[in-house]
Parts: sequence; structure tokens; C-alpha cells
Amino acid sequence: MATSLHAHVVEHLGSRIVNGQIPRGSIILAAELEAKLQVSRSVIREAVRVLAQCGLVTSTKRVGIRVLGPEEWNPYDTQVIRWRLASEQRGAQLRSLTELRISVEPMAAELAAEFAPEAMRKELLLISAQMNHYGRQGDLRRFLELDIRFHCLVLAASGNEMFANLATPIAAILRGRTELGLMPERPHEEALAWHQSVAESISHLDALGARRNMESIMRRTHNEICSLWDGAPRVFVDPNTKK
Amino acid sequence: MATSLHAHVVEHLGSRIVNGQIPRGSIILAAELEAKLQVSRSVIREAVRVLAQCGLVTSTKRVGIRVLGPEEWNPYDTQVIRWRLASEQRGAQLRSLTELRISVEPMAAELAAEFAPEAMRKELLLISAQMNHYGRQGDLRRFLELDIRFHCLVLAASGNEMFANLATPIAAILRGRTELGLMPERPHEEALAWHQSVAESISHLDALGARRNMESIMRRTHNEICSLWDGAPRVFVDPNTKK
DNA sequence: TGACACCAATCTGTGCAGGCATAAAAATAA
DNA sequence: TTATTTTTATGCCTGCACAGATTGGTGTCA
Repeated sequence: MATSLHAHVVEHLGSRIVNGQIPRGSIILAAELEAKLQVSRSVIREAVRVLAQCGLVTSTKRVGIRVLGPEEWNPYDTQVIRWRLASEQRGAQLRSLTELRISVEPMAAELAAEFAPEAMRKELLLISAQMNHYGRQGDLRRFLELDIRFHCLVLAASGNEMFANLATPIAAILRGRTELGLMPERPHEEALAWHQSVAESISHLDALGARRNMESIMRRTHNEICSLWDGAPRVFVDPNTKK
Repeated sequence: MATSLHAHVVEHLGSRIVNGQIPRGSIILAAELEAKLQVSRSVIREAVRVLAQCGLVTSTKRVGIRVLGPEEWNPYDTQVIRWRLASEQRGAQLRSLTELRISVEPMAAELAAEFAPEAMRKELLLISAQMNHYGRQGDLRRFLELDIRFHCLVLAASGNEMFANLATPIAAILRGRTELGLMPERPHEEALAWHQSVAESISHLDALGARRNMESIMRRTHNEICSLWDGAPRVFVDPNTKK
């Protein structure tokens, strides 16, 4: 048993709700769970509290534990993202995250050029140099890890904690992209050059240049992976009716 | 007692941790809480689970409940945002959210122009017309509510659930701005025109126009409220050392 | 003497079982 | 329809046993 009991219950219920095995509107009784999962009430209750925090369920007296629909799920919760990536909503989740990346990273580069501490600027230069090296060599494994470090570092160097916090899901996207074989055999020269230009612009406090070059990276990234989700339907929730 | 017991404990501890009354690294014992807050273990434990989910604490055997630092807090959790807005980090929180808005809303407008359902396009036109009306009249209360509906609807019309989910904190920003008297007596003509242009561009499926006009709104918005946080220090967390 | 590995005591969260209180849905009566 | 009672599942409390991490002591060896 790797982790705690209640974490298992969270995982069990959360993954099933997100992938649709337990549809929206279902009513679960704590007593049923107690019997089915062979755990005590306290474990169930703590798990339900956590799931309620992610917006997956609500628990009300006399009715039980009601499963909520996707509009209520917290799309920034790391567990919810993980579960969605492992479900049929994988495409929609990748699209949302990528669109968010495309929006945020150019701004992050701009802010990094303005505010990043010296050490981070230097590290970005170093990483981009290594990306050039291993990229030209065709060492995709090393390149991937450097790519992840690069983008996460730009996000952190923006000094915006909301940006920095996107590091984990963005790393997941980048890993997924190479695992799925969506990367070319060796990175394009342009892409290498853009990464280096971003690092140099940030080093030279050139906010506009940093933004422009990051935008170029984002455009190419988008083109490379948007095929993953052409099927996935978009979800429109009218904010008036929601609450 | 308005809400549930454990929600009170979450509120009590969460607000105190975020505003610094309980500093990073503090060790809290469940038994102490039980005595101090006069609630039972089960309540404490469920509250701690929720707080752990937000990244405010970790709970380990033999040591107790350890309070974590701001790098660990989930900056997208609505409660964390609320607590931060009510604390001395208010400026930093406003800045983060505004930078995120500036990044996201132009893209949201672009996507809305491409994908929004007809009903939402029409409603945007309606709202922008009403904004013109009440704006010119100087009815700031009505204007504020329309402004909120407008921006939240654009986010929803993007069909990106991560964008749509930013509605609540963005509404909080907009409300805060007028409550603090940062709005001019009556909205600028330019701002009214830009909102209308966004709505029209989206109606005409003009993605680029929607983006450009929304960018104009964002630029002005930023200039109007960036004075709120010139003091607040940026936080840079090296992603390598974090974990 | 001092460094290091090993073991036992202790402390605190984790999980279990069962009890009563309470709120809200459903059934019943007016 | 409206008001009242009944039903029932969660909310909350408590006592107990267990697991695992820290701490300190013990013994061995250099």
C-alpha cells in the first residue's frame, strides 16, 4: 500500500467520476462505499471532503453524495488534470492546457525580461545552449528534459506565482508530445534559434523581443499538436445559468 | 452556525496561515486544535485534509501538522485567492490575476470569434449595447455588473474550461476596482467602443479583430490598476530546487 | 574516547467501530 | 394546496488499536 488509505479512495472515486464510469447526478451513499471499498466511515468522509474540494461531488444531508458534472470540476486541480488526461477527455484537456500555455508563456517571457533575477537569466542561457547541443545531436531524451526546464524556468522567472504553478501540467504536455512521437526526429533549427533568442532577450532585458520569440515557439507548438484534439468538442457553460 | 463545522475550521486555519499569523514551518498538533477550537477529531481531520489539498499544510506521523510556505499554496484555489486578497498579499494577488487576465482574455476573445455558439454572440452584442447606455449615463453600479458579465461571457464563449473558470476571481478584481474608486466617473468612450468592437468582431467571426480590441481593453485596464501593487515584491521559486 | 550502527521507547497521525443529533426529503394529514 | 409527521443519511462525537517516524540509548569497533 503505497499511500494512505483515504488517498486510495480519492483516486478510486475521482478517476471513475472523471472518466464517466460514475455519471453526473449519481447518488452514492457513504454506507455503500464503506461496504464496497471495505474501509471505515472516517476514511470515506475525508475522501469525500477532498473530492468536494475539487468540485467532483457534493455531500448533503438526507440525500447522500451527489456526483457533479464537468462544469463544476476545478480544471486547475492537479488531480483533476491527471484524471482527465487519462480519460476520453484527454484531447479536450490537452487543448485547454495548450491554449493556456500559448496565452501565458509570451507574457511570462516578457515579465522575465523585466524582472527575473540574474541567476535565472544566466541559467536560461545555459539551458538554451545545451538545447542547441543535444538538439542538433538528435538526443531527444535530453532535449525533452531541457525543454521542460526551459519553459518552467521562464514561467518561474516571471515572478508570477500563478504562471509558475503551471509548470507541472505543462511538463506533462511536453512529455506527452514526445511520447506520442509528435516531435520531429530532431528539433527544427528555427525552434532552437527561437529558444536561444528568448533566453538572450531575457538576458538583455528586451521584453518585446522575449515575447515575440516566445510567440513564435508557441505558434509552432500549436501547429504540431493541435491534431491531437480536432475531434474533441468544446464546452460552453453560460455563466448566468451556472450560479 | 451558518455553515458546517469543519468549514469553519478550514476558514479559521486557512485565513490565519495565508495572512501570516501562523508562519511557515509551524507545527500544529491535532489535539491542540481540538481543545482550542472545541471541536472533535473528525472535524479537525477533515479540515486538515482540505487544507492539505490546497497545499497549506502537510500532516505527518509523529511530527504533526506542518504549515507550508507560499510556494506550496495552490494559487488557483478559490479559497486561497480569497484569503490572499484579504491579506497583505492583496497587491501581489491582484497583480498575478491581472497579468493572467491580460494573457488570457485576448486569446479567449479570439477563440470566441471562432467557436462561440450563436446565442452567446448575440448576448455579447446585447451586453455591450447596455454597457454603452449605462456607461454614458454614469450609472457605475449597473455598468460594473454588465462589465463583469461581458468578460465572463467572453471567457465562457471561448469553449476553454480553464479560461471559463477564471470568471470568479476576475469578477472579484472588477468589483474591487470600482469599490476602491479606481474607475473614472464615467467609463471612457474608448473603453466603451472597444467592448462593442469585441462583441461585433466575435459576432462577425473576426478572430483577429476580437483579439486586438480585447488587447486594447487589457492595456488600459492594466494602466488603471497597476498602481495598486507597485510595492509588492515578486516571488521567484527555482523549479529545480522546489522538488 | 569517539564514530557508527542498531534497537527500543515514545509520540502522533491513521484507521476502526459505534453512538447520538440533526436536517432535509418524502409521506401523510389537514 | 399547505402543514405536519416520519424517515433516513450525513454531521459530529468518542474510545480504542495500529503504524510509522523521531529520539535517545546501547553496544560494538576503531
